[in-house]
Amino acid sequence: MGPGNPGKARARKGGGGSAPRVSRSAPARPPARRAPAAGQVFRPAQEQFEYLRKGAAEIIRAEELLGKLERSRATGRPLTVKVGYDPSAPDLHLGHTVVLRKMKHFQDLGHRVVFLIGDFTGMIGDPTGQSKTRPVLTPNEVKVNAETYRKQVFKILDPEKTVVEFNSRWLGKLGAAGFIRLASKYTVARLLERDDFARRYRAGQPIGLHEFLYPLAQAYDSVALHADVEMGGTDQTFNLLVGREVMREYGQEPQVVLTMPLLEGLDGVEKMSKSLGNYVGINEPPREIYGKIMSISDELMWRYWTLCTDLAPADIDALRQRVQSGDLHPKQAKADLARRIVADYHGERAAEAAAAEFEKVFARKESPEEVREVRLPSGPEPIWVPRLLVTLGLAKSNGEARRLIQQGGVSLDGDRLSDPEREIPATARASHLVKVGKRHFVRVRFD
RNA sequence: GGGGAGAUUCCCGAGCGGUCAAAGGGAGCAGACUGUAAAUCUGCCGCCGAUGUGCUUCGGAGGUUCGAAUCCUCCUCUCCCCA
Repeated sequence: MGPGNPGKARARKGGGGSAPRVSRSAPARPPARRAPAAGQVFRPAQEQFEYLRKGAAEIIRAEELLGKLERSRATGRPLTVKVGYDPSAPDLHLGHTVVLRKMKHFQDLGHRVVFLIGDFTGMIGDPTGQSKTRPVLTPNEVKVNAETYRKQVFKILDPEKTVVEFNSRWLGKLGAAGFIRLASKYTVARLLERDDFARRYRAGQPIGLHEFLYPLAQAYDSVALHADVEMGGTDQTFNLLVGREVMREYGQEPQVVLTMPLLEGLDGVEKMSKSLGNYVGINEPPREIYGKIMSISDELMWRYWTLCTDLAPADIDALRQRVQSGDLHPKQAKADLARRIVADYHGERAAEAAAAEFEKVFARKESPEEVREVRLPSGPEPIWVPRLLVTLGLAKSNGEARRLIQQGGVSLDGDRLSDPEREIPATARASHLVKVGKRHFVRVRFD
């Protein structure tokens, strides 16, 4: 009983397409109050609701969402769905796509998504406990980052139904007095309910006063946008809820909060993040994405099926049944997953190629089709292999390179090296294939 | 404003004058086993063409000492208690 598949639910494939509409020149009044698209027809509220509920961690409150959907259908006015993004990390990974995918679902149903870049709140930095003061970005940096976002985000979102906004537009105008007024709408005790704050407070770790402003500013974004729904990862629950309270304080109908589960990173334990290095970037080469997906544990694979593909829950269950019964090898199921994910961001053809490549390199232990090639000047002096590895970026220091060799992790033209003192001549036109570990290949060529 | 505690290598966390490049755990890397899975086992895990009376690290700057992560002074940052 998977939810329906209204509209064209497939993610839009990269590249071309019309330029995204950007609201930089939008009028000062809230975009939410814009005239509804003429002739907008919505599906029955209950049906929409089922579709939106898929994969969601929590909907607060479900009946309010249903009500909003009903009203939207009755009035022909799409809901405004807001999601905030940090201006300084425009390198999207699979973790981000979980929410993006859900945003796309809203778009599939005809609703309006606001991709909000928190260029103002970026000055604060969401208090995550390990937060360090972030450098304040220049307007130009923000612009560049926003552009990078667009390039990536529209691999999933429909540009026609996406409004890109910047919260400095209203937060910047608020001023000290406005902020004090905003701050008066909430209490310290309530802010300390936030898990992260509570924990740090208890553990005797510092909490910057400005960090308290973050949830408030984010809440004010919802006021400014008249948001009907705000989404985020489950780690955002608190902030999103503050939005509800503050909207109420400003005399608005509170937004519905819809949270999506946090995707675990490749290690299967920590949430996916760039700083932990356990991520799959959507802009990575197909081969990398494919390989990384193949390296996740069998258990974790089901999480990825659920959160990173559009496959209906029932179909995923069926797949799992087949694996459990021995009908389907888990590696095969994982390969399908990897191929699908690559296809989402790079197209079917790239996915095919990545799969073929993977089999070639890892199952048949051959060298890959395309290898990063580095050219080095030739010379009469031979080059010491550890130094070569460092030059090629395959080791951080000579010492590390030595160790790699001693541990049998390095091979040259297919032969495993064992002597860390090994040198190779740097004769002109000579070319060697260097392999470190299981997956790092570089071809050196001496000019 | 007063009193107390603390800052150690990517993270947590021992060390409290030499035997400390610094215990232990985690992460990471390599190897074995595999399905480049997980689990497990083994090794490595500051730098240096290097097994050495070598170099740089224990918040920062000075000082005491033959010798300091360890002692003293000042500074910076953090936390707690009192006001």
